[in-house]
Amino acid sequence: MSNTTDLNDKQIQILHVAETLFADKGFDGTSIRTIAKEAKINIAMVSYYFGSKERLLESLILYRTKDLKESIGSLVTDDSPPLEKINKLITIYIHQINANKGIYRILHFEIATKKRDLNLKAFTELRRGNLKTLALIIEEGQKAGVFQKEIAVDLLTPTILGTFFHFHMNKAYFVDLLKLHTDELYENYILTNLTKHIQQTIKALLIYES
Amino acid sequence: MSNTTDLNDKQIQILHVAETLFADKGFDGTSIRTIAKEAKINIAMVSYYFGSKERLLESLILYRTKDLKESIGSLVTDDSPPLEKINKLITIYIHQINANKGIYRILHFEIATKKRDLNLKAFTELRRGNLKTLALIIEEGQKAGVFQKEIAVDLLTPTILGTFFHFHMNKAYFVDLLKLHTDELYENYILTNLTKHIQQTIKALLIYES
DNA sequence: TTTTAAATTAAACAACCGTTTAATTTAAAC
DNA sequence: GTTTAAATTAAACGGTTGTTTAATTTAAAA
Repeated sequence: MSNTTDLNDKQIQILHVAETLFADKGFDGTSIRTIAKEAKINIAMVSYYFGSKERLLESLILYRTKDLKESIGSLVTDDSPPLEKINKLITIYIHQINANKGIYRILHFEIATKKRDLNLKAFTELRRGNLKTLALIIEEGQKAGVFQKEIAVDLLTPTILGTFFHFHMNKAYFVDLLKLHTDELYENYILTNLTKHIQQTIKALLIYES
Repeated sequence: MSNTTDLNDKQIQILHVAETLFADKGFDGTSIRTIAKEAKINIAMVSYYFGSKERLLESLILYRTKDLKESIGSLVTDDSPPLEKINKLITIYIHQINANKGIYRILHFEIATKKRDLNLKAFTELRRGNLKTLALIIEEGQKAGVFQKEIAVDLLTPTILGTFFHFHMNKAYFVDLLKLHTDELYENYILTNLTKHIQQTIKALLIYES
């Protein structure tokens, strides 16, 4: 019946199964019975441990977003030049989302749907924090004369994350288009080509005189 | 029972209601009974006209994507300079998606989900066609010496559409962040600021020497 | 070892799901 | 006006949904 952080092994096992299923079939497309079967537990255990299906989702989001806090913020104390910081930030973003594909796919849909209004305060705060870090780096680069003066900081994240998400959400299409027919090829493309493309895009945007 | 294009007024009315509901609550989150109630018809009419709920979705996608074909292709015969063509292409993209928010939201999710494998051949062909048009424009710009030599054409669309979709899918977050508290302000921001940002991003990427 | 609490189970609950039925109404064709 | 087809309806179908129950097993505390 835990509602915060005290999750036992069995609860975590359920969360992992639920994560995969929610990511693949959506929340409404996944039944408690399917989760139970996959996790090899009795269907009553979900209600017993989490209270309800929707509370299970909330627990999952909380469980997964807790780990995401750090990483980006650490760039503030980093002492590399601004552009390098930006490249690091992009790399961190991609690695982070790539390593947490499931929950990000779930969040991506849950944020867009009007059906449930989940408490995503923690996630929103994470985003706000990351945005502040980004703004600081941009400002630093501008003061150093490396970056352009007029930059829409609020729209950099949509370009960074949007490019990646669009690629990620349309996996089947790009796998076919770019002939990435194994998981390894696909993963590799993301960590090299796609990452470089996003870094180059942001770099061009930041230092190009228009 | 129509399966191609012969839709009567009542069928179209049903499709419009279904589009809004599917976009808001997802396909699995919307019941035939809800559609029927909203459209003020008997629940049996959906099966009567479309055969099944899934076929209703297919009809909706077909009905909506039919109109999308033209627009982009017309740029091939356009005689403005390459960069202007790119800007036009971006404007067309944004207007098109913005005017068809519902179906794009549905497609965005349906493409990502593993639950149903709908026949999205028509949509894939549309994308392939648009990509070819884009490649032609880039090539033209390169030959004219306006664009850089090394450009990952396949990744331009993820940046253009990804930026817009990310903004669009996270509406609540950006409405709050950018204080766009009326629909008019929001729409206006998309058609001016966001459009300009995407155009500037692509421009920088295309002509910036790295 | 006995007591007490936690974990697990099968079964049942009512509500809802997509779909089909058979009867009735409406409109078109003759 | 009669015939015929299309549209519409209420009701029922079997199946699935999330959740709760009460009984049983397992494990921890005494």
